[in-house]
Amino acid sequence: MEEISLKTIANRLGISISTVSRALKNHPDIREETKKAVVQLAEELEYEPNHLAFQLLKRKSNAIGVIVPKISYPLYADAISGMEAVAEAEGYQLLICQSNEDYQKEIKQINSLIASRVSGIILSVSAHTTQYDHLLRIQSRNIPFVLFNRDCEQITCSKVLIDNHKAAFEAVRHLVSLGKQRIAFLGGPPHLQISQRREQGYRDALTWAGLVLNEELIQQVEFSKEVIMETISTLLNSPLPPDAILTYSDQIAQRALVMARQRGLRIPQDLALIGFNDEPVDELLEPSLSSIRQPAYEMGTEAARLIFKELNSAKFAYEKIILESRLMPRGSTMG
Amino acid sequence: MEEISLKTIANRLGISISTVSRALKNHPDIREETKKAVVQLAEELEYEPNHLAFQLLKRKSNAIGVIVPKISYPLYADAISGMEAVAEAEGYQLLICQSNEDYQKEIKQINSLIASRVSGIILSVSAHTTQYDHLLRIQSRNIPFVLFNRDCEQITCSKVLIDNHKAAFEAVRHLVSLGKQRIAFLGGPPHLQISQRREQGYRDALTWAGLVLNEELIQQVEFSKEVIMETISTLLNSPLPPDAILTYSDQIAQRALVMARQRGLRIPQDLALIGFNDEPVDELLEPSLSSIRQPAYEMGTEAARLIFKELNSAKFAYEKIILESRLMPRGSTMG
DNA sequence: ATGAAAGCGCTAACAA
DNA sequence: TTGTTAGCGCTTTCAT
Repeated sequence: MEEISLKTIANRLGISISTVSRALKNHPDIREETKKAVVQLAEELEYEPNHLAFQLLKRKSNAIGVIVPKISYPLYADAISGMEAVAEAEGYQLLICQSNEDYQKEIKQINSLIASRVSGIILSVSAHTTQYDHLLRIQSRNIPFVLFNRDCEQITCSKVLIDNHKAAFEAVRHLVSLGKQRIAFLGGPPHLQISQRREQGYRDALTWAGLVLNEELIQQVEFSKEVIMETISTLLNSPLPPDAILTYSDQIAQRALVMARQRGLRIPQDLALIGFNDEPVDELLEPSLSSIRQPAYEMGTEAARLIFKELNSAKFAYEKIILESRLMPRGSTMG
Repeated sequence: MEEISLKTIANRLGISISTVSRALKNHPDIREETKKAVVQLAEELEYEPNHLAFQLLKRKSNAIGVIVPKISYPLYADAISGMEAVAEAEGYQLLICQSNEDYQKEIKQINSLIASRVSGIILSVSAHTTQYDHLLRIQSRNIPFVLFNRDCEQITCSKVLIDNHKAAFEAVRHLVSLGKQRIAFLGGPPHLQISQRREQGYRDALTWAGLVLNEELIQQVEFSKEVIMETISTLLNSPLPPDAILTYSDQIAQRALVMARQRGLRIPQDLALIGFNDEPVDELLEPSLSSIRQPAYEMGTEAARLIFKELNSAKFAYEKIILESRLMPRGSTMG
């Protein structure tokens, strides 16, 4: 029950290992006859080339490391599918890791990926990442590195993002066009720059619309169901509650929708809602949830493409790709 | 900007590679003085042992291959988190693949995992897997192999499952206890044995309850939104529509709930609904969706545990672990 | 206490 | 057209 290697085939056929190697790669120098024999025996023995040996020889693994906060978020699941498509075409595998929004885990995973000699790393920072030494370490080792979705402005590298400021701005403009005056913003984890960008877009849009900025209507929440519900509760209970809410994520908006419904608020007349990410369930809710769609799959393909571009070119300039997002208006804004 | 290897350190210190290797592993034979010098230089140069070389030597990678239909299904995302926890504790990495319900892709991924010399493979078959040669190939190579969630009865190996027959049976019993008489079953892809088991549980429960089995009320659907909607439509349009539906998955039940609501049916009075998987969004729907909860995370930990058990014991007997599922009654059955 | 050498499976430059 | 050899980075006998 031993492993089948080139040696096995060579011995069985009474030829040299290199001839077998060449035959299997369809090298032009090899006689057709020999080729046939080798290929046939290889199939018979179910020979599978040993990637490990090849990788050792080439001093790199054929794997791209991917670190995302959670693979179950539809955005990341879709992005990973996109990366997979590109990686597969290049003969690469994905080493997928979840940081679970944990900074320490993110560091450990990066170290592990470096030790595994991955050919590149694609990352969305965790909600609790505020220091970036571990990211610099990737770069100091000359490992191609791409940030996507969640940016770190302090890090200079290739990036695949959407224009979060613009997306939030346009969401607010939509709410304003519906006559909303007291528009709240429920932001994500405060350290996340993506959340800050969205908040700034929201602020600038209010100013643009000539509405007052009310700091009580601006809140940040971590990814805990309890915190989210409590914050929404406070907001809806306030003496002058909002007539619309833009949220950092669908997760928050969905919960707000349910809580507003339970309080007997009419959506969107009493309270309009817009989320981020356009998750599939948005259209199943009652009413359906308006949301900002991001090209998640394409983010994945672009990120992977940048890795390979960096991998294959001697001198490489960082690229920043900004993809288009789009507001999907549904029942929660269009009565 | 070259890679630091044992050789680099050995040359710099004027000693042999094997001495460096031993010093770094704290071998008792090595003089303290030498050890100190080696360790210090290694740290200074940020030496990282090359896993690839080690793995080649040991003829196996420290990775467990995982193949699931889709990582975005909450069940699989949770299971993967469970596997990750166990793998990390053992110093292993997960190589996560999605078959996307594609039989050919499943085959390719298995071949690729074998070529990568993974230490074990954990798998849930795709919806279109009807032949199992590729699974047998894993076993013929003596690679520890665990099936989870979606079983293949033809394959003898370690398994982590729930009792799908029982789960469906109890769901129907719940519907019967509510006075439902025309209970439909919307099964998953027909080839999936997990779907067949659930259907059998449904059938047996009807018989047990003394209700007539109406074949028109039993349908199978693939994972396409269009097919699902069409099938539900046909069911609801029939002259004698069902007063309850048990579905293979939440995905189907969620859609049925929305469609029934749009037709003005009262849920659960006119139509009760129960899905499978207890996805987080179930409780956000209006009404909330009753569903069967499976211990997804635990499925993952158990599956990984079985891999390591098989990996670490010379002679190993297959284990079949049946975990408990639980019906979560919500608004779609408990008016 | 340390070194030399073999070998894991593979590729590629060089020989024949 | 095929074989020989060296080497990728590491561990591990076997010498010294």
